[in-house]
Amino acid sequence: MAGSQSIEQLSAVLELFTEQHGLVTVDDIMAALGLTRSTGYRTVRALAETGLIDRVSDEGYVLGPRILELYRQLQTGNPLLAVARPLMMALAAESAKGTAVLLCRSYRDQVMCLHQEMTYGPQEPVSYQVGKPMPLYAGSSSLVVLAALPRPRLQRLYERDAALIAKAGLAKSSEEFFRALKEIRKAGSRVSRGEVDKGRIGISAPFVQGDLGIIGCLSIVLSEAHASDMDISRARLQVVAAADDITRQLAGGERQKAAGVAVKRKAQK
Amino acid sequence: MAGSQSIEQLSAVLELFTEQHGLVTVDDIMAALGLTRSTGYRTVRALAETGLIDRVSDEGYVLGPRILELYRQLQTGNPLLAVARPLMMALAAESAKGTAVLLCRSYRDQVMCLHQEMTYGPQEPVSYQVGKPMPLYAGSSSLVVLAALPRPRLQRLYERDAALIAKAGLAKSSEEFFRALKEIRKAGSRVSRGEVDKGRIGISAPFVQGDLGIIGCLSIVLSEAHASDMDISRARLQVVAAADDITRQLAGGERQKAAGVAVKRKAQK
DNA sequence: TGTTTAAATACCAATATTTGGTACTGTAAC
DNA sequence: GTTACAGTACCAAATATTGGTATTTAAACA
Repeated sequence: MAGSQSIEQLSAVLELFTEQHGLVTVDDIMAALGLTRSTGYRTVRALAETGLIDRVSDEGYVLGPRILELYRQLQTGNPLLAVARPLMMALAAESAKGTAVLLCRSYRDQVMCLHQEMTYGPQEPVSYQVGKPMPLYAGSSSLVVLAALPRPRLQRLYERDAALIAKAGLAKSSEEFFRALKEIRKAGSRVSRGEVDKGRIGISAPFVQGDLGIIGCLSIVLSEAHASDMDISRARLQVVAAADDITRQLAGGERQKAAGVAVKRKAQK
Repeated sequence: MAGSQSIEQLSAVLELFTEQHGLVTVDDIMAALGLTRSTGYRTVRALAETGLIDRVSDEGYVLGPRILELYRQLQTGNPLLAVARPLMMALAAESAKGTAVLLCRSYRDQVMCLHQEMTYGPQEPVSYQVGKPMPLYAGSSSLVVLAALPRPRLQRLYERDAALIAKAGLAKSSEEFFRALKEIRKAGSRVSRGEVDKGRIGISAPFVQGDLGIIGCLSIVLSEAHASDMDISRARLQVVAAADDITRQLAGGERQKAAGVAVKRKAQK
């Protein structure tokens, strides 16, 4: 049961809920998926019973409380977060006011922030918000993740996004692109100033999750106004150490696998 | 497409991910839903493609990044949150350090916190965490929500949960139960001390969402050590005013409905 | 390096679920 | 009271899902 087609359909319903358009009517759903009345209502009712969507008066449906419940289960049950959170809290505790610590990962040719730890006190905004997919080609977080992706995937990305990549000021040719990424890879970390948010400095280092192609990074985001060069290089050391720690712990957590061999399977396709 | 049965199945898969057991194997899923190998793998693959679940090395699957994306869309698109958040921020801004402001609602015979605003500074813990279903029979938030539920539903709840209700010290008989709730309803707010978290005082007031049976509440949670009686009565006034404001704004937001008639349809079933 | 074991996928006819037309109900507007 | 409309019930026809088995792939082993 629950064949792949119905799951796709369900996913299509959930996709109708966007940031701008949070309220979806049954008619919207029927129209978008090409369903008849009966089927439309039935689908919506079934979804509402699971709590994934939620009826709001006569106007339509919004995403439901079950989403929050799942969110919480992800927060508590996800091994990456379990490993990363204490490290992030430690980093935040050692950092100056107005600093943000971010955990991001690759997600569908984009980068998504999974978790943030903020130091006390007022914060300048950070565009990388939890759950918001961000472009791959700007910002220290995106770039270290990008640089860590396997070559064939980068190839495809460049072919598709050459224009975007040029526009982001990252590279004007395929050669330049690969060279730039190679340098980031070699450096093992990346600092960018005001690339995404004016007045912010991002400092990021990558990690790998398990034998699979899940690539992520840890970032420290400083306020440009208050950060000295020494602060930046200190943050860089910290973030690299913490990211390596994540890689190690995630690999170590995989049961018996005592040997440090790792990474055999091909990453993504 | 996406018939109700497949949606149930999908929901059943998501239910396997719990706080304690965040990592689920394909075998777990096949066993839990009684699927054969082929179907099990297919289902899992389809779900992974939507991003709802996410493969973590060889060990199995965890809830995936799509959950975070949906979480964010709920945060930005949900009209209740849109209305409540500014009010909550205002309340938090006016409150003493260590205060938490909570938005909760009824959810499947439980109460779930949808959002929190904390004042700056260290916080004693609050059990009502976002996305965590809480029992209906203790704590000011739960009780004001409970008291606002329609009578027939209360009847069924009492029949089912008489033992729980007695154990929570709420009522030893059906009469006492309804009388206690009636008083809460009449008071329009509720204060409870250390009922859920030691050292915390909860102050809650209910609101209704639209013509439907969605009942929620706004709560201010103070630290028992620092709150004077005056602080408490001030908070009570604030929380009642803000909750009423939510009710009003949610009703007003429903287009033309200029008349203040409202609430015709029966609440839940 | 070659062999064994296990995990995961491809395939396709049988099956069970989904589907959509119409008819029906209750509620709100007129 | 009547009309319009959102939402549901029903059931035979159509379709997607299912589950054996065979096959592929990759890791573990010797």
